[in-house]
Amino acid sequence: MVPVATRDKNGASPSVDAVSKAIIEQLQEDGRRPYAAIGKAVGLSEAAVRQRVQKLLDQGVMQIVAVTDPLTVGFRRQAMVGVNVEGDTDPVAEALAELDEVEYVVLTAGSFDLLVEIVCEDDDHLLEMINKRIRSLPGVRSTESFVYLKLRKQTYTWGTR
Amino acid sequence: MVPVATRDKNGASPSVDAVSKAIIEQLQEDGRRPYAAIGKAVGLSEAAVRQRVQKLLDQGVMQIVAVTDPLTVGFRRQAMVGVNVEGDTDPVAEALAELDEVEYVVLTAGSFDLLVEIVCEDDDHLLEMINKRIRSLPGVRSTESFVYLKLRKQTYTWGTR
DNA sequence: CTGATAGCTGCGAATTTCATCGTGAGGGGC
DNA sequence: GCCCCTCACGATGAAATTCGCAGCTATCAG
Repeated sequence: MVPVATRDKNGASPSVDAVSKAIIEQLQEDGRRPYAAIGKAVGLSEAAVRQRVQKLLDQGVMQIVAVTDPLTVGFRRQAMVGVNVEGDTDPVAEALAELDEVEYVVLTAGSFDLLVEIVCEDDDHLLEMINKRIRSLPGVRSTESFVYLKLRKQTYTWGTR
Repeated sequence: MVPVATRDKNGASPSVDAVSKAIIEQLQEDGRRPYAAIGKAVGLSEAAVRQRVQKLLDQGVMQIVAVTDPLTVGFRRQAMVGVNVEGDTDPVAEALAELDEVEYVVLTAGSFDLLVEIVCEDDDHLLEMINKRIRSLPGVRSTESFVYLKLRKQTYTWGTR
């Protein structure tokens, strides 16, 4: 579950120096690349790379995972839902984050308070999510749905530029 | 770059059977899990797992990558941009997908034609992207931005339920 | 029946990972 | 200056994993 890195108390991000960024870039290209190959690329020994990677994982700065196009694994309907909330947005975000079908929750500035991405098996499932799980949450004032028609790009390679 | 699985001509997804889904679930928990451990979990030999994983990667069904919270690696501004298009949406989506700062492009049904997620270093960078790179694209009729305030959930574990 | 194909297992060799130890560069404290 | 402590790194050998390949079986078409 997880996600989202832990911050230290000043609100500053954990220190990620240039070398660690270079390591992250390597792993953004291929999450299974051997430590020795990464070391050669960034100028560190295998052991040093391994220790840094472990620390980045422990700190929650980075995760190494498989990602798929949901459509290919049987989820035929995806949608982004814009949500407007009455009062504090945090508890609503919290409640939404607990739903399995919800993959992504972000608090935003703009004409929606929250953006929520949901992944469903079919139209019935999607409809149920929106009506029964989202719109009926206390504090939710209104929602607007954007059903995905086609995914055109999906990358995880920030920093590789 | 890449992304998004290839489909066969009937529009059907490449076959991903239950065993491959189980393999994907294992790798969604830990992208570096050894093949032997995955094999034990799904009931296959190490070599068979390895062959299947390679095929899933080759087919583009799955990628194994490092993902980070952009904030921890120096990108302080993220936003979702809803775009409305004049005429065909495909060429606009294509043009947007080519921008480095654009991480996510999806064609949607609803009051936006496209949703685009962008990752920027700071406010100036964000402003430049929206005005100079997105709104000035031929075919873009209007945009609406949702600047991210806080990321609450981000998972990659579809199928693990 | 024959040949072709796809997917699996088993196995030995090559490579990678891992735990551990020794070293050297800071950073106080006195 | 000097000592001590910490931290990150490199080195090394043992253990674990990955890799390539050969062989087996089931399925399908002719």
